[in-house]
Amino acid sequence: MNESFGRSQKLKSKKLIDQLFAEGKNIKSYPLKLVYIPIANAENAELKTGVSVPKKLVKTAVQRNRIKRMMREVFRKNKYLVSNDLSSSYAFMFIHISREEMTYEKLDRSMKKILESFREKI
RNA sequence: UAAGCAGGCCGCCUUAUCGCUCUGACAUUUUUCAGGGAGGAAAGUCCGGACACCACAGGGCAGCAUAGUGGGUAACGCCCACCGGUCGUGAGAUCAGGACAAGUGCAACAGAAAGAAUGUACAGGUUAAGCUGUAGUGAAACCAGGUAAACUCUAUGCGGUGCAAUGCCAUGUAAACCGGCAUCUAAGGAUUGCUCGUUCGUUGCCGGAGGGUAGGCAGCUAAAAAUUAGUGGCAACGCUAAUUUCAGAUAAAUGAUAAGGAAUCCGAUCAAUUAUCGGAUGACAGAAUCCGGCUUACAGGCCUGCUUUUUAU
Repeated sequence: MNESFGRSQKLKSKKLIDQLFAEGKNIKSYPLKLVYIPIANAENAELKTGVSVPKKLVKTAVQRNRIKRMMREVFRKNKYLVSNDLSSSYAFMFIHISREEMTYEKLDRSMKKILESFREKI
């Protein structure tokens, strides 16, 4: 099982991100929220994923960095839930919607829930 | 030993598995291997530079900063030494520490009065007069009074914008740029606070080429570099030699999990030091062009020098 999370799988394009926030659909499972959108003309079926922590909720850069790292780690461990039987490309953005830093277990549970419900929708 | 003063340092460690980023090698698609990968403040963005672009024809005014003397430095509002004031028994701490003999302003309480004002009492004195002296209030009463983190003056320095600077490539095309021709003579633009002065000038056509867009590359990390030794200097710091190469991301790389060890605290066992067992804790905080400082935040720990009073040796 491929658990890597390299550059090609990350969400980099600013245009795509703007479009994502403008038109994307939500799935919520506290303390995480997923915004996603299908990518129109992609060659391979793949996921472009980013993580985000609002500055309003978490003040210091150290805490934001740590939360983002944990979110990436949790996604990396669980992405097999959706990536194996993917028909087209999607852009993902995970947003941390809590004021406090969560434990690894909580984030893990929340991530699994989100990915399963995403799988049911498509 | 106690209380205290000054300065410096560290900022948990090791291993395994999975993963991120940069560089190099094989390869040139994937994969694999080797090596590097946050801080003392990376922070606040408060000073000073390097570097880049814009403007350069200069003068005047305004504005801002600094303020004992000497030194250090690329430079500074930083640092060091000395002198002086204030505080402390002391080690030491602290000070915008130039000028009130240019002008203007301000001064609680007391006092007649804090500056064109002369009251009261006594003495002197006169044609006359606060004209002279003393008393009284106050820190200060004509004395070249005090006060400049009061205006001000003096001396010195200061062009502006900042790596989202700037250059190149790609995409791509309208209003902005340059040259030529015709036309117009007034508004306006530039000179990056203002002004004098200087300078450019409107519209149409043709040609060249440029502007905007965080897409990519360069700028981008080898330097006022670090370590060690010697040497000059009271010191800040300089010089010489040897060795080393030590982050370069861009929705933004250093993480996650597990095990073990060290430190501190709490509880239990023990008469007690020690020891054993169990549990908890690890701060402030994340490079974004790069340096030198300043300021602010910081769990816990270590080291060095010195002071004071008493005790012990």
